[in-house]
Amino acid sequence: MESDNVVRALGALAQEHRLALFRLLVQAGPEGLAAGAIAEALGVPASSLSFHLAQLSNAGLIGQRRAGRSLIYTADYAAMNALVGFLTENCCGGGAVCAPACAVQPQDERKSA
Amino acid sequence: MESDNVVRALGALAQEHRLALFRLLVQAGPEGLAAGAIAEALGVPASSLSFHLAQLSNAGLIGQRRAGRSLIYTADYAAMNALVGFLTENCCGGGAVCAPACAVQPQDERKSA
DNA sequence: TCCATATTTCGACGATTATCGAATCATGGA
DNA sequence: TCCATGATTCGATAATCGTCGAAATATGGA
Repeated sequence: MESDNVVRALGALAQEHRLALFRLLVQAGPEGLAAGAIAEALGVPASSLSFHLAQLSNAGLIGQRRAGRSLIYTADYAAMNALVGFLTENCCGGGAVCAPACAVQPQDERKSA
Repeated sequence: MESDNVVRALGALAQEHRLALFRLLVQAGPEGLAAGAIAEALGVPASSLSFHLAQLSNAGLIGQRRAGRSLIYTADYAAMNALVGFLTENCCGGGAVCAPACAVQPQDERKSA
């Protein structure tokens, strides 16, 4: 992920409603959520939500698929991880000084350890 | 880290110069860099840099200490990790479906494996 | 074909942000 | 004390962003 994309991704997440929206999708998993369901969950008018969805989509953080009349949105986990990786990259110039603080723990045992 | 702080932190990083600045400090390690050195490295006027430093500081992402006439800035690694943790929290609702994608690898062997 | 539902696009508004020169403040040395 | 240096604050300006109602666009069913 390049710097320019990272700025766009961070900008997309740097907004109350969009951050809540993205986390909602992250926690919803690969099945995703319909736009209408999101709007209701967040208490945001449909047109406002659509604007925010477009921002996140434009930043490459979420994907979209159609199911009947509904549009289902899903978090893009690869993009999320690339973003995180970019931030922590070359932490401390490779020195060991702050290594423990730099290391990010994997989530539980989920990775079928 | 609470949602409100996260939005501020993301907003602070969602800007070309500030993202470059933060990464510069992350890579510089605990010793940090003086404001002047940063301004030169980024090619940004002192007053503009000062504005950006204030944004990052206000977001809790960097710290400051004085050394003679210079002000030395350092990345706040704890804040960085809290931010990353917040984004990946409760990934996929705890399900195992996307676990491999959710897990973030620790940096190399630095952690004295 | 016609209608209802799901969602997006348009348009206008106020609010926030980035920029940078000039002025100000703080520190250290002569 | 006086000056030079390092850095921040002030002030004005242009640009971008968030909001939401109304209108437009898709899809599915009768």
